[in-house]
Amino acid sequence: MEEDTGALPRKEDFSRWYNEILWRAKIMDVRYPVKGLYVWYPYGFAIRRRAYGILQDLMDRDHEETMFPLLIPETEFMKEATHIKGFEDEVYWVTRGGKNELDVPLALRPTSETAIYPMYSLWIRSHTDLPLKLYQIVNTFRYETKHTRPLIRLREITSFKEAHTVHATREEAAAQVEAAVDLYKEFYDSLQVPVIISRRPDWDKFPGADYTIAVDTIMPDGKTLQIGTVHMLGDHFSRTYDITYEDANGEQQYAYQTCYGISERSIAAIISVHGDDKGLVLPPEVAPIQVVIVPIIIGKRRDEVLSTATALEEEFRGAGFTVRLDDRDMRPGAKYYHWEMRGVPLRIEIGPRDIDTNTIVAVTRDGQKIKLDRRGAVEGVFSILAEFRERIWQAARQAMADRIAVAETLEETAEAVKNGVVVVHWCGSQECAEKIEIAVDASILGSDIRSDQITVSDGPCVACGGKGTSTLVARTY
RNA sequence: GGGGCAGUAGGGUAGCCUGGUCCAUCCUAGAGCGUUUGGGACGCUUUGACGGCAGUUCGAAUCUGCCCUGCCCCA
Repeated sequence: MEEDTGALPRKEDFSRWYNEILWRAKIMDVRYPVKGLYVWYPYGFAIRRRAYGILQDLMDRDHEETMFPLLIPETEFMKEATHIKGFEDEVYWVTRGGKNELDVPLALRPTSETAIYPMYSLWIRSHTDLPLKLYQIVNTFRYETKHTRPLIRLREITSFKEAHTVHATREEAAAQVEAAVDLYKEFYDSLQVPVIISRRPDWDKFPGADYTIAVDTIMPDGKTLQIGTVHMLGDHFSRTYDITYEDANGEQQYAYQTCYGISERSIAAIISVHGDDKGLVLPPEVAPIQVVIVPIIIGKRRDEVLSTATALEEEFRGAGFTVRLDDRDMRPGAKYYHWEMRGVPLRIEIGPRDIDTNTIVAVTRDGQKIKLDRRGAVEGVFSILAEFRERIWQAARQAMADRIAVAETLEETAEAVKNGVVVVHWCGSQECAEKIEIAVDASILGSDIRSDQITVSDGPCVACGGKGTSTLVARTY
């Protein structure tokens, strides 16, 4: 079947919809013959590039970009006990070089703490070296045993943006955690992806961290997708890797650290949050093509239409839009479906009728049809796209609001969690968490909720009736 | 982690149990030519596959074993 013909599965049938849209919108080819590894089509990669460009611009405000090696010697990898425990079951090992067994096996990084921190130990001497804030965008490998899923659960994460910061004091590190949370919020705001931020329960925090703050969004099937995490590492790693600095009084001190990451799950979120039954819907900021011009070619006026369309294309390009003139030999309707599948925010139609009346027809991806005067059309498109952007933001926020419920009892929670995220009061004990998770067949996501779509409060724990506070319960990816 | 189902051309399928009659078939697929173009055009010509490795056999898409990959359900 050609990639963009025929109907997509309905979005309510989310699993099938997601699998099909990936290749029909030319995002990922899942046919690579290794489990859990997928190939970016150029179009999908162009979306990735734009989204990560936004992320890098945010990071570059006060981080520097770096690049560390993929291979980590076992001797370094095995130093931090808690960290090892969290990752050792899913590490790929390189044990041979050519025909020789390696003396020291090399891990393919599942994350880069143990690659970066030995170097930090060498780099950091003085309090004037701090704070140090670096990030890199790299691939990482995890031998996932659960069901793999493109962009969501991968054995090779191709686009892991990980930041690693070092600070003189615990307070500064804690402040950096907050700054990173704000930064991630800003990133997802700019993708029009609404998020819920919360602190993960202790048993679910990053291996080796004091605490973890996570950014989640809600998928169309009501399950949550973790699309960013920020970890307070305290001085665990600095004590293991001997990251010390000489303070102003000439004394050696252990440093405090944070790390935080975002992966291509951010792209899965864009696709899933905005997409509809016709295909992708891309925010203008990440759309590889923002404006597509479809000329309506009628036999004898062919040259006239094409030259007008070409002139229009130049005007849009001159105004800074990424624009494509689709002059392929196809029926116009077929082109409409093609570009709708790919999520192009705005389509311009220009034909003999428009030339005669000196107008053009603009249609937004969410179906608003606007007739514009040919003169000044390009300027008009700025506000059309701004309004489009606002509409998909509001639609996404509404979809999230519809997936959030408040419950007072386990029975209510069990029912409501089928639809999405449930806010309940929980006392914070692991015993009660287990009771809740078993009773409602879902997970405790986190507490200390930050979301302008959720009101938090204190109240009796749904499991034991003791003093509790608002906590998120959800089915998760 | 446990269980089940499946893999045939770019996509969708038949054939498999009962090995040969198979030059499979369909398409919104590709290539080419022509006519077309305001919401998925049409005609003609043509291209292309049995997931991999081994085994059984005169002969394997079909039977056997192992592997790889995908999907669904349960933990």
